[in-house]
Amino acid sequence: MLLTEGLDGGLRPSAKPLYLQVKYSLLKRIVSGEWKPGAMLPSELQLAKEYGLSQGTVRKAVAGIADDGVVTRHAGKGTFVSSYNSDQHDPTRFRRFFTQGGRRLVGNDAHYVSCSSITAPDLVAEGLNIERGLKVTEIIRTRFIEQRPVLLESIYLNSVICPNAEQVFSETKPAAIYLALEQAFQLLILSVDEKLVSRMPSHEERERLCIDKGIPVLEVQRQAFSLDQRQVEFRVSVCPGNGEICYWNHYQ
Amino acid sequence: MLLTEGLDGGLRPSAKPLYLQVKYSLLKRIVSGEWKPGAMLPSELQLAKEYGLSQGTVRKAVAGIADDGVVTRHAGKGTFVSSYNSDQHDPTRFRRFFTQGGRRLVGNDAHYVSCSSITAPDLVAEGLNIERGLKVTEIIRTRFIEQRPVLLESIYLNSVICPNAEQVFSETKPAAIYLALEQAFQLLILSVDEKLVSRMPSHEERERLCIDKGIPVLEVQRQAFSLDQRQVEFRVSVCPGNGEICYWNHYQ
DNA sequence: CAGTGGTCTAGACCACATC
DNA sequence: ATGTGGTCTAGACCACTGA
Repeated sequence: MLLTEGLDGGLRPSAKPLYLQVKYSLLKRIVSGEWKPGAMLPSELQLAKEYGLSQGTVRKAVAGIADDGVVTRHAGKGTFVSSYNSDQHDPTRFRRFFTQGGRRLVGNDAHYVSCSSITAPDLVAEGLNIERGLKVTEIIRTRFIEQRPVLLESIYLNSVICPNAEQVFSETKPAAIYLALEQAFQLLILSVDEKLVSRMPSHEERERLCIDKGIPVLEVQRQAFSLDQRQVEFRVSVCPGNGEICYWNHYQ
Repeated sequence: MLLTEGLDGGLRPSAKPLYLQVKYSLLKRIVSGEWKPGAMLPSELQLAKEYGLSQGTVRKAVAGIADDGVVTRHAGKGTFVSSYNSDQHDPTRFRRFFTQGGRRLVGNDAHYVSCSSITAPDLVAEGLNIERGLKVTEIIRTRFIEQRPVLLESIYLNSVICPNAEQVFSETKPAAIYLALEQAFQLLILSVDEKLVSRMPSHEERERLCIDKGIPVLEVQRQAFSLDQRQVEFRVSVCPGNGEICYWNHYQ
């Protein structure tokens, strides 16, 4: 099947570059579920034949979605849709909390405090970019370092995108939320937006995190975006400001 | 002048790819000062001739340093070494503090509190990765939003890399530190490493930032790296945790 | 106008993974 | 042995820039 006709190519002088059109075409096909997370894409030669283009042009398109983290490539093996359930997935990709000194990651195990369907409070509705008063799934968890609670997570999921998520999560209580979202709802989280503030903890937060009065907390508000750019998750993470844990960031 | 002989190419079977060798060769030449910030590199064809390679291979090398932010390219014009003093430089590149609501950037103007040469405290020596007891330049500044102080910056510069920086900065009191580092010391800052914690402010910080007792602060410790990966700057930024200002982060 | 980077092709060869 | 992605070449054409 030649797909070149669907592309905006050739005749018109200043159309978008072919490799970009192919890139977005491939993205669409992945979003549509044609290739699910973990599945192998056709080879460059096959895709080139399919689109009626040269291998080099298709290569540039695939390299683009690889840069975006949508697929990963392996010489000799092939090109695969990214998955949280694969060998080369980096579990620290969206985890920025480390110990101050040795930079040890906050433990992977999580204790589920609660898991229910609630009416979105204003902050959550804003964070998920939905109407006020809509239902959302709320998951509250704590995470530990050597049995000490160091992180309190409040996770909110858009119930339109993740129907009955409270059931899924309360039954399986998965440690990795994004892997669960991928497996239960075919949602691939690819980017996040975070906002950090310092504030005093509430009484409940002090209790859950076992922190003394007068100690502040670091709050991280995260919006997580899926492959198709939908706002799937809003998460508030709170960690004690006693110097044990901190948030690391590197960028250019 | 053919530079191919200097490359690890051709005969040995599993040498590094040529385009990577060219990339690092170009990086070296930029670090050495052969092309200063703002200067134009030779065209692809010239470089290809110089290295005795095809245009495509050199293109890939230049694209690599462009991805790293070392150079910027413009069709029809040429390839230029990145500079904080250029049209297309994004002044928000290393500035993550914005207002909570409208996401307005913290003002560009800064009030210089002090500027002197001091013996590095332990935290600073660690942050600059130098021996304890060495001299460093300390710059203390405050930044404002509508005349209200919202950010207290303590900036430390490695005196070996930036000799007599305290003079340079106390005389010109530049708003943009990295532009000044580029112009005074030919240092191009390309990446930073940051560590964020929540804590209570000191008495002095409370005064400088006009914050009430009981309000915590967000502290950002930054290590800044130059083109040649040297640790040039260590910076501690402190902002009040009253919800006015927060730290934004986006990543994949 | 000439020179720049950006796109696209067609083909060769390589290293690696799998059977 | 076959198929995969990765490198490299040589050349064509394009759009944009600035003299």
